Parts: sequence; C-alpha cells; structure tokens
Amino acid sequence: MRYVKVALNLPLDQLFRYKVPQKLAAQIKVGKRVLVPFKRRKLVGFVVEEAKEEDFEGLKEVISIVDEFSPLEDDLFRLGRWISDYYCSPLGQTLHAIVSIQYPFKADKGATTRKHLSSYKDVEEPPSFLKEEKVVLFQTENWQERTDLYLELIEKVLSRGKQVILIVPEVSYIPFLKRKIQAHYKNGLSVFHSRLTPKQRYLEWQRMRRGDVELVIGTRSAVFAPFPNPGLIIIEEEESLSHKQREIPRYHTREVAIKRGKIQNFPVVLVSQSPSMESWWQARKGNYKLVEISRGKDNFPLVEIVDLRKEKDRLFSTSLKRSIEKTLKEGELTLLFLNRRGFANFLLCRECGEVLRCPNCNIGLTFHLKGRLICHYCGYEEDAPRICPSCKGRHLYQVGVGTEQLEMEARKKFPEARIRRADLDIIDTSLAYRKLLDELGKIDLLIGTGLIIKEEILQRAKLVGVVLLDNLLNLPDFRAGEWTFQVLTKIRNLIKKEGRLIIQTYNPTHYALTAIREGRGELFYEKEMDLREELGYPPHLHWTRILLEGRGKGEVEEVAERIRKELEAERVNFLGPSSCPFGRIKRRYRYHLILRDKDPARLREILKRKLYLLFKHFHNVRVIIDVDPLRTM
DNA sequence: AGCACGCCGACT
DNA sequence: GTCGGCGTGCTC
Repeated sequence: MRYVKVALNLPLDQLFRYKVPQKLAAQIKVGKRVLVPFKRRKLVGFVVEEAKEEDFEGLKEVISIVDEFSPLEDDLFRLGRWISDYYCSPLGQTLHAIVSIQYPFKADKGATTRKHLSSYKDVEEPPSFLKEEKVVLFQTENWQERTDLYLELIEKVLSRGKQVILIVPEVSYIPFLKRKIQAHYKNGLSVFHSRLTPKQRYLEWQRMRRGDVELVIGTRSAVFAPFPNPGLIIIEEEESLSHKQREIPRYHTREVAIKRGKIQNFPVVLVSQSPSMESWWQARKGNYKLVEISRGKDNFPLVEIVDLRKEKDRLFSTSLKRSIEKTLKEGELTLLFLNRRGFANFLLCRECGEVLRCPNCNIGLTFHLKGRLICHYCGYEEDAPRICPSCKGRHLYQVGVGTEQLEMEARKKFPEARIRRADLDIIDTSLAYRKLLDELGKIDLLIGTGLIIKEEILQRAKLVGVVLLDNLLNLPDFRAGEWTFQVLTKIRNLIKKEGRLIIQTYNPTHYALTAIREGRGELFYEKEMDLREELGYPPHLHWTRILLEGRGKGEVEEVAERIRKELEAERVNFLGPSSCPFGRIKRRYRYHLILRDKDPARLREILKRKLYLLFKHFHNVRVIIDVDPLRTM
C-alpha cells in the first residue's frame, strides 16, 4: 500500500496523509493535485511527498486526480518551498497561490498550434550584461527608454528559444504596455492577472504551459508563469508597494523573481526611476549590476522649493500663484498635487481640544463638503455636528486642507480656468479614469491626489505644484522619506522638460528636497542609508513584523506581553510591543512587535521554534506575520 | 478556513 | 419546553 502527504489550501502548518488506491497509483506523484476527503468536505491538495506506512489507523483514501498533467513541476515546487519557508506561510496555501487555477476547463483541442521551441537555435548572443549578471537594476527616466529596452531584451531572449515574464505593479498598467509590445509580438503574447475570469485564467495558464506563449505581461501571480523554459523576468517599477502580496503568502514579487532566476538559472531585470532602498543597497554592494540611463540634469525641469513658513497664503504661495497665472496664459496644463482628499483633515473643538474621531478606528474623521464626516480607513460616515459632542462647545475648527478645499480656493483665485479634481471620491472606476484621460486636453488646472502621479498624465503637464509636501513627509512610517523622494522623482522626470515643479513645504531643508533640486539622487540614498543603519531599519537589518489584532484591548495587550517574554528569553533584537501608528481599525485594536536581525533566517527560526506553538493558544487575537514588511502603519 | 459540537437567552 | 447565538476544537 502507498501513502502520500498532501498540502491543503488551509491556514495550517500541517500536511495530511492519505492512502493511494490501486487504480490511481500509477498517476500519483509529487506535484500532482488530488481531491481528498477532509472532515465532511472534499478538498483539492498537492501531493508533496510519499509517506511511510505508519501505525496510524483510519487513513482516508485519495478520491481522484485533478489534472492529467503535473501542474507543479520540480522548479516551481522548489520555489514554493522557499516562499513557504522564507515568508512563514503554510505550504498548502503557498502552492495554491503558485498554481492559481481552479478545476480543469476544457480547452478547445487543436485550436492552438504548438510551437516547437526546441527548434530555435542559440545563435544570437544575449546582451552582455545578461550574461554575467544575475540581477540588473535599470534606472531610467521615461517610458520610451523602457519600452525600447524591453523590446530589445525580449527579442534577445526569445531568439534563444526561452520565454519572458514582464511584471507590472497593477492591472491598469497592462493595456498601454500591451499595445506597445503587440506591434512586435502578436501571437505568443499572454496577459495574466487577478481580474481574469477563472476560465480565462485556466486557458492562459495552459497556453503558457504548453509553450504557445513567448511573453506574458501580468501582475504578481504572473511571476509563477508555468513556462517550459523561462529566460528572463522583468519587474517594472520595482519600488512599487503593490509588488508585495497583502494576503497569505505575503511574498514580494521582486524577491520571488530573483529566487526563481537562481533556481532556473536566468537573469532578472529590475526597472525603476527611483529604486527602493533595498535594491539600491544591493546594487551599491555590488550584488546587482546598476545600469543608468539619464538625460542629465540639464534636461530636468526647473525645481523650486517654497518655504511655507514665509508665506501668507498657506495654499497658494506668491510663486505658485504667479506660475499658475503664467501657465494659464500659455494655455498649458497645471497639476496641483495634494495627498489628502476631503475638505479638511479633521474637526477640532476649540474649547475642549477634542478631535472628532471614528468610533471604529479612532482616527480623525475627515470633513467633506456637504457637511459629512468620513473615515478614510473604514468608510464610516456621519453628519458633522454643529456643537462639540463632548463639551457642547460651539467652535469646531476645520484643521488641515484636502483636495475639496483646494479646489474651492482655486476656483476663487482663477475663475476663468477650467478646473477639475481627481481623487478617489471622483475617480472611482477605471471608466472614470479613462474619461479623465480623454478630457485632459480640455482642462487647465487638475487638482488631485496620488492618482494623478501617472506617466500618461504627468507628461502633459507644464507646471506641477506640490501643495503641501509635509503630508507625505510626515506619514507615520520610516519609509515616508523614501516615498516622498520617489514621488518627486517621478514628477520631475516625467513633466515637460521646459516646465516647472514647485514644492511647498514647512521643511525646505530636508535632504530629499536637496537631492531633487540638485538632480543628484545619490545625495538622498546615501543620507537615507546612513539613517537606516543608525536606527536599525531595513535594508540594513531585516525586519519581521508580528501584527496582533483583536476586539478586546486587554486581550491583545496580554498576547503582546506573552510574546515579549518569549522574545526576551531569545535575546533577539526587537521593538515593541507597541500600539501601531493606526492603533485601531474597524473596531480592532492593533499592536505590533518588530523583530530585527541581519540574518532573516534567525528570525524565522525563532518564529517557528517558539512562537508558532504560542500562537495556537490565542483565541480572540489574530496574528499576522509579515516578513520584510513594506508598511508598518 | 469551515464545519460541528456545545452550552445559555427569547420565542412559537 | 425549543431555535439559535457564536466560543472552541478538529480536520489524515
């Protein structure tokens, strides 16, 4: 009798053993999907290893085999084991994320023609940097450079009979890129992302597996494209936070791509206008090859930094106002960037000092026009009161500025201008976004949040005003400086080169601003790295965050304390426990501890040996392990 | 995760 | 007296 261990799509670090019935014995092997009985359910799982016959009575039998092919070849299986180990995610859930297709949909047989990849000859030389380097970090300034680069790389790799994976941060990036590339490669192109229907997903996946596809463009899960012979992965906007999966397994696509490249022996190209500190640091140490394509700072637009402490008008400094007037006269587009929607950030009672907060999240409620108070975290809404709920005071101050108020002020100041606002309250569908793009030619002044920091919008702007940089710079996360630098770099690189970037701030001497003004990114990276080193932040140290969420404050605190005690016995470097910067979201209290070490393996070892056992006993507290977290708010 | 078992409140 | 609330426990 044969027995196998099966990994199920459950949040359990456990494998389950099943008997292999005689009639299935010939087909069952590691990497195959099987249907198994589980309690009163039937679940799909992966055969992970053969099991020895043991003194375990009552093993159930495998019901059937799901696919005739093997959905998880050896290399991807190894990758899955690595992800499961590195990111502390259950193997079953990890493998199910890698093979993200459901039950077989019948493909039209014969509809596709199989290409004979083996008939390609290894005649063309790969670009020289791809020969000796495993990871290349490409720093470019615009789309044209990047698409040219992609086309060249793709061609070289395809000519050697290998396939290419191109990863973008979000689905919305795909149509534009697809159009550019389609002109060159029509048949062997596939698109793969989470918004495909299960059937489309299945069919695309099969096309890739059979060798009918040479190039796939997709989001995170495309990193697991089941190509017979992958030759290159390109990661577009490698610094984007979207590359990190928010659900289990919480992997970073960039790191997974690099690991896959190591396993299957192919290079990985990271592309960015302003690399993440992580990638910059790797390049700095010589682990990645850095290739810069730059027009040189003489071709940058003018950058002006306005010290708001010396201005009378907190929204429109003299200089910004003058520049807008000039740009309006020229009939060119102005963008005003303000990273906060709504009218005012919060309402403050002048008599008792209380701020009106969300009952679920304890975060200041944002004041919107039409007199509504809205929580930007959970969506809670209420009518704004006239008098303070805690002291009955009559003077509720609107503190801080949002895009609504900026729009109102702009309409007063520039009555003839055609003004539009673009934030999540207005651009709530991809259709609305499309419409905005179509109508861009009929807009003089576009006011928006992060939504407008896109190449297709920025490239049409002559003037960009960053209304209040401090909103970004002062976010409660140690990466706030890095994010700020990245946003400013993007704006500077992408707007018209004869244009102007005006940055208004109360902190005009910040090193990110110096670096932007002088067009010398290294000033930012060097200084930021010094700080990260001094304070024990990534990438100098690896972090693993243990996030605890629960309805009862006391319970969460108790759990946090127990973990603290365990960690203290381990003599590991850690922060906390402390309340998260956003200490309560959707009625759940949030506490975290942050483990730090140069060697991430040490942190994993502690988690697995000690804490896992402990986690089992917490009931009303959810434990979230985030390895290499990108946000710690 | 999901699904059952289990022991306490308002209902025909 | 029952229907059902969701706490906790287990799944090869």
